[in-house]
Amino acid sequence: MTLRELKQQRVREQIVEAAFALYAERGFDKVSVTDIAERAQVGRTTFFRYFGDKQEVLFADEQTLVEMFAAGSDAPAPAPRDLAGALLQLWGLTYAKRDIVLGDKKLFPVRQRLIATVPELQDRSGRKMQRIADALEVALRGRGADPELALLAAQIGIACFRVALQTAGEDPEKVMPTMERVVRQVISTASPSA
Amino acid sequence: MTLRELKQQRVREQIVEAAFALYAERGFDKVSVTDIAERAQVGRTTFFRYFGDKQEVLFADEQTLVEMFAAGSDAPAPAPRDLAGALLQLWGLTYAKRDIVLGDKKLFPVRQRLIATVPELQDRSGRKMQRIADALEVALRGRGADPELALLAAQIGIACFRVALQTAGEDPEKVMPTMERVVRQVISTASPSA
DNA sequence: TTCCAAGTGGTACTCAGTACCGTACGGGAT
DNA sequence: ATCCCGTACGGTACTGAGTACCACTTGGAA
Repeated sequence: MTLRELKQQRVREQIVEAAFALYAERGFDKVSVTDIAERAQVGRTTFFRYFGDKQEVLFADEQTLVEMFAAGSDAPAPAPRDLAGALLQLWGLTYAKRDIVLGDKKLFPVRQRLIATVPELQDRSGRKMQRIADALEVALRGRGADPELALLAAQIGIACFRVALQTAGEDPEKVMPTMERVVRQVISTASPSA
Repeated sequence: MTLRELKQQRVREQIVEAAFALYAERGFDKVSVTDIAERAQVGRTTFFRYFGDKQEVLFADEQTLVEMFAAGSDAPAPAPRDLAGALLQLWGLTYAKRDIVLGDKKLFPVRQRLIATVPELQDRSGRKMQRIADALEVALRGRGADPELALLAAQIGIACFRVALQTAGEDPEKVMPTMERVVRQVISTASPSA
């Protein structure tokens, strides 16, 4: 890795760190981009070169997650017809690698608290989910699932993830186990009459 | 209805109409609040008295939808244990009444096109879904569903709705039938192995 | 060392959203 | 019909997000 790239990575981390700290201290809308730039020792302009807006800093891990699912679709499938199994396996593969925020015991609760209190962040979090759903759909299709089913399964996977996040609270360790439990619950209760 | 309320309703409609027209003509971010206010023959300040922000005009029907679900929970439940049935029935009750935008053949496609192209609007649309999910959850619990299951079922209901919207395209007439088809598909395919 | 490309940060601008205030008007009182 | 009060209106002014532009610096290759 060249010196240039190293510097950039450092700047990126400084900004994320500064933003999370300030958001946690004062709340999302009591922090201006200028504040973040100052604490991160960068120009205001530079902030916007690294992150599209004030919110994006919090979701810096989105791209990573999406790529992980994409990579996961190359992994050998255990039971190609079992959608729930494939979904859980993909999730497990991705989750094991950990992403920046989700893997960080400090950052994760801060973000969850912020999302819980700020409507715009709920919106934004939803977009992230949607992008993950898209990646998931592609991954499932890559594993030979029926296209229409893949779309549906991906959306349901996200629905489970939402429930898991809501149930797990602020502990990132609990998310994956809860996710697994919820998926199994879906499978067993979806058709009580059918 | 008093004269005052009549005027307010008229102003509200003027703003919605102006906004949809301008958004359709120029695209969401090429339209300023001032533009909308001018075409609607109101002051800029007044716009913000009726709608919290530029996006909210597009989702003016959110509150109505939520209230419809709330009202629907009072209706007699056909098969209290059949979650899928309850979900479909609630949806049918709500959909039959029609909301402002969803029921309007003109407005619906415009909104769908805008949402498809503008990321922030996707976010916002997601929030609407989430609020509907919340209302749905409450409604399901009101019908005697297990609380944890109600949360899950509501989320899955929304997942189906997303799929239905995506599949139905721009024709509001197709949404409900597609929704029904998708829900049935979930029931029949969720557990191929179980 | 020299030169080019890429990153930086400052200035200046537009526009969203909020606060405040004087004015106008609907609606209930006499 | 008139008066009065509360509410809605619209204008002014402000903060802060996000963008465009530009001059300056610096890493890296020749």
